Amino acid sequence: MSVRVVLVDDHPVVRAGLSALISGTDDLEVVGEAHDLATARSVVAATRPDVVLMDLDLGEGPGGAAVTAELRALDEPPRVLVLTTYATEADILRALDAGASGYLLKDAPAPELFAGIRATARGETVLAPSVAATLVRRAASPGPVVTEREVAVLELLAQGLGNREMAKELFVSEATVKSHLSHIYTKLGVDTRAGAVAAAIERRIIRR
Amino acid sequence: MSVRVVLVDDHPVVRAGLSALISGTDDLEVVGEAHDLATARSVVAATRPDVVLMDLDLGEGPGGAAVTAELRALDEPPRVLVLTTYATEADILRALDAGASGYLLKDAPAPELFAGIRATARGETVLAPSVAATLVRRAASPGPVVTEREVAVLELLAQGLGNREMAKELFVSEATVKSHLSHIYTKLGVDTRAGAVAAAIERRIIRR
DNA sequence: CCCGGCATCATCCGATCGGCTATCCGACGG
DNA sequence: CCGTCGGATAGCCGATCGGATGATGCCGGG
Repeated sequence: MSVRVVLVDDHPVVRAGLSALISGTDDLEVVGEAHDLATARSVVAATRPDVVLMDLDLGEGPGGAAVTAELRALDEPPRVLVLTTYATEADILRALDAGASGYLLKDAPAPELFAGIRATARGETVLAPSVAATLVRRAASPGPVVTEREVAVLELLAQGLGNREMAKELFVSEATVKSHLSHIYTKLGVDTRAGAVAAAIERRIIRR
Repeated sequence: MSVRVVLVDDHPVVRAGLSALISGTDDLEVVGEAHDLATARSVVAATRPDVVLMDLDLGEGPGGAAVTAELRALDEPPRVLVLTTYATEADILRALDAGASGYLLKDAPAPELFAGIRATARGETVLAPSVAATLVRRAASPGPVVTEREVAVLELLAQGLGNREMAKELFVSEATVKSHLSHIYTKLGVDTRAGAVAAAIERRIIRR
């Protein structure tokens, strides 16, 4: 009774690698692969896997978090184990919020990956050490944490948008954007837009 | 007489994937793997491969470009084919400057990858279409490169300094700072300070 | 020898930003 | 039921920015 796994990753090389690694075990089995949302939907529906290994960066189209959310909305949803390269606070929160059961990094050694898949199949939550650290830091610090909305502002800010443009993009008024910015400055300990972008990238709140 | 290949990538998954893919051919052969500079050095010395498949982002420590440069400095250097995820202009230039014979992206289909390895072994130069396009675009335009002074401004800018403060720091007038900023905006294709910081970090003009 | 790129500086002015104060609302928890 | 928090909104005002325009001096390549 092996654990049935579906791979979702836009890189053929990575899918082949995971396939090769997993085929070397006797209790894990790859039953399907997908490179985008549409394919993932149909493959999961057809194969009903125990665990979906999900990359967050799928190139064009919806990202892994969106795919995760959609898969988790199914009747008997598969457990989703995120396996990706980056781990900004925003990435992690978005993925877990979408219903992922775990979050591992691609530089994990194979045995750890296997253990993670098995644990996920059993319903446990697995987190890479650095991801756990990020979550702990976030939980432990009584300190200021940027809110979801503020992250959105930061992402637009990094694209060089002005307040008016951000407001339009976020469907709020310019006053609201300024309010968010003020909070961001306080929380990041800066007092300019440029400084906020640098600090946000530094702390991996956003990525480039 | 098969082509002997060494893999350099910090992700076990990717190495396994490439290994699996390459073992499916009858004229290519993986003779070694490495995940960092030190390992790459000894593995290449021991196996003397025809081609090294090089990832640029090796996590901690020296990047793939540095490893490439070091390998190319050997007596009978192997040809190096870069195989990576991202392809910013800076990445490409650094890699080619370090002596890489080609630059492919990880989302390339397997047959293309195999063809690239064979071509590299023959001494040809292989470039992914998007990489070629980037180089062409650059060659076509007498490309703007940020000057030393402009980099200095960018670094201060990323610290959130205002024009007056930058001027004081650089021992120039505020007008000069503004002049530099204007040039920076033009060269980076942005029109705000925040955008300039993001673009500069993205292109690795400044480091965080 | 002249041109172009780089660095420097100046002035002007409209647009934008940043800081401040204040209000309102829904959600969550004590 | 009340306090707190995230989020949205408003107005005000001085400081700053961004763009336009123009000028000077130096240096290196054609």
